[in-house]
Amino acid sequence: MSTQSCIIDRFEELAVLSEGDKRLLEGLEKDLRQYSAGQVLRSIGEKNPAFYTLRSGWACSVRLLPDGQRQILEIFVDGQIMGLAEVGSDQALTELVALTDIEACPFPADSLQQVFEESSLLTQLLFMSMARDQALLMERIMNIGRRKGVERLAHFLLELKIRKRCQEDSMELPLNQSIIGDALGMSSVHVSRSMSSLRKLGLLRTNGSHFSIVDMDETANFCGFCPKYLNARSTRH
Amino acid sequence: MSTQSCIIDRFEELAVLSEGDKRLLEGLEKDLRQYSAGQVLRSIGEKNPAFYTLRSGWACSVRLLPDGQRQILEIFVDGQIMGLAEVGSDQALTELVALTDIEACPFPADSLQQVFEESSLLTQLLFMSMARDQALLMERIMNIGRRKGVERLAHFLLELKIRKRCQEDSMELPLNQSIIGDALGMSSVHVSRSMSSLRKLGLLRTNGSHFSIVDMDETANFCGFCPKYLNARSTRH
DNA sequence: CGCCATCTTGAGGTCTATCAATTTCAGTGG
DNA sequence: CCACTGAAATTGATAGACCTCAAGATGGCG
Repeated sequence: MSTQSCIIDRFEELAVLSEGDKRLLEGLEKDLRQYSAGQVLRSIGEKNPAFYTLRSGWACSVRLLPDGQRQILEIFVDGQIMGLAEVGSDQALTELVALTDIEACPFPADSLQQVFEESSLLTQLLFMSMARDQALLMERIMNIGRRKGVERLAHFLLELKIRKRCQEDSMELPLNQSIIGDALGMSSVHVSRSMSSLRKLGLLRTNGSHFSIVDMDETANFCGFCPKYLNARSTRH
Repeated sequence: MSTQSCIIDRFEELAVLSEGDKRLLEGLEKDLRQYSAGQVLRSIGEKNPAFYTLRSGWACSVRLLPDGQRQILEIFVDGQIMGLAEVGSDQALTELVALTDIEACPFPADSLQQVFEESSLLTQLLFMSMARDQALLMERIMNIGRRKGVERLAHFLLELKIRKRCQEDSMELPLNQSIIGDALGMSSVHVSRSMSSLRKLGLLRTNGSHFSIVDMDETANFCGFCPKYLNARSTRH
């Protein structure tokens, strides 16, 4: 059975928490809130930005360009910490948006300071969380900078499947092609075409908002996917 | 006058360090080493990776694709901490390479643990350093994902000029066009063409390995550059 | 049934990669 | 002083990847 707190669950996979550590985390993470799809949790420029844990649903961090284009920087799934990197800065650089209805829990910015002072173990775990976020960003740079559309998309889907720890064949993807395009630096039209390419190649099957990857190894090979950067505890739970 | 330690210099711009903090840092950062251009400081897969401070010269973190293409993930200039995010993980995900002759100082991985335990101020500063790295990565994703070659290049040059705190008109750029291409996700040929486009537009002047941006504001406007993410202490020292 | 968002498909154009040839330029040695 | 060398930069031509616009198809939902 899981606790009330998704961050404790997540951290307990990585280390043994003392009762004091758990109390500290629980004290911080008690303000659970509901946000509906499309809602903005935190705007660009917000002063003294908080960070959030995401207990259920999907969210993302976004930036807008002057000409109206969007770039999605991170996709968040349940169990992740959102906006941790921006806590230290005086204002938020990205917008946090709910992509589905979500449950999330805001942490006031200065609670981080408290953790630093009271628990070096939790500090280390937060560091690791941030390091993983950074590894995801780097992998995305690889993806956008050096792979073509079809490969990019395949890589994206594989990453999400592993990050969601999805064991079943079929997985729900509650993101429309326009959002996928904004995440991968391509147009929604090209996402559509890349989808059908993958289908024609026999690597992908789709059904409404569900997809399944026919052969994980073959697809990983096709797009150069290597899960090491995800630091996954293992694919088979 | 500056101290022996570039990391102390850097941190002292952000906060007032106690004598204990300084001693702690000095104790860690005493193993200054020389590396020559092209040398690999740390390879992919290296176990229990260290991190480094860069006192002089240019370096980068790189990844190679199976087909031989390269993607440069980060460009480092003097004063930066390199590889901080990978300290927690069991193996290094990127290669650290000297782009010029450099002076750098390796920190053993477990020294981080010591900092966490002994100084919450230093912990916070390390967090901020990592957060800034992350902001750079996000801006690069914007750049690669949503801007075209000419704009990407202009943005890249502006960023470097500010990160180097260059006050003069002309700045040295010890990176060839092939490396710039690997950083921006484009071919070296296209870098060359983008360079001449910028020259023809009257935004850029080049002279050997030196460049100068004719009108910073106009160029910033041209490529959508906004220095906020650099968290610069100010452009005019 | 109609409405709306999303997805698909086609056509034409722009951006960028690749290949190859040429030029530039800083060394280097005669 | 000049020729030679090799790395880097430039330039042209061609092909491929991707975008944009626009029209149609699909599918959930009141």
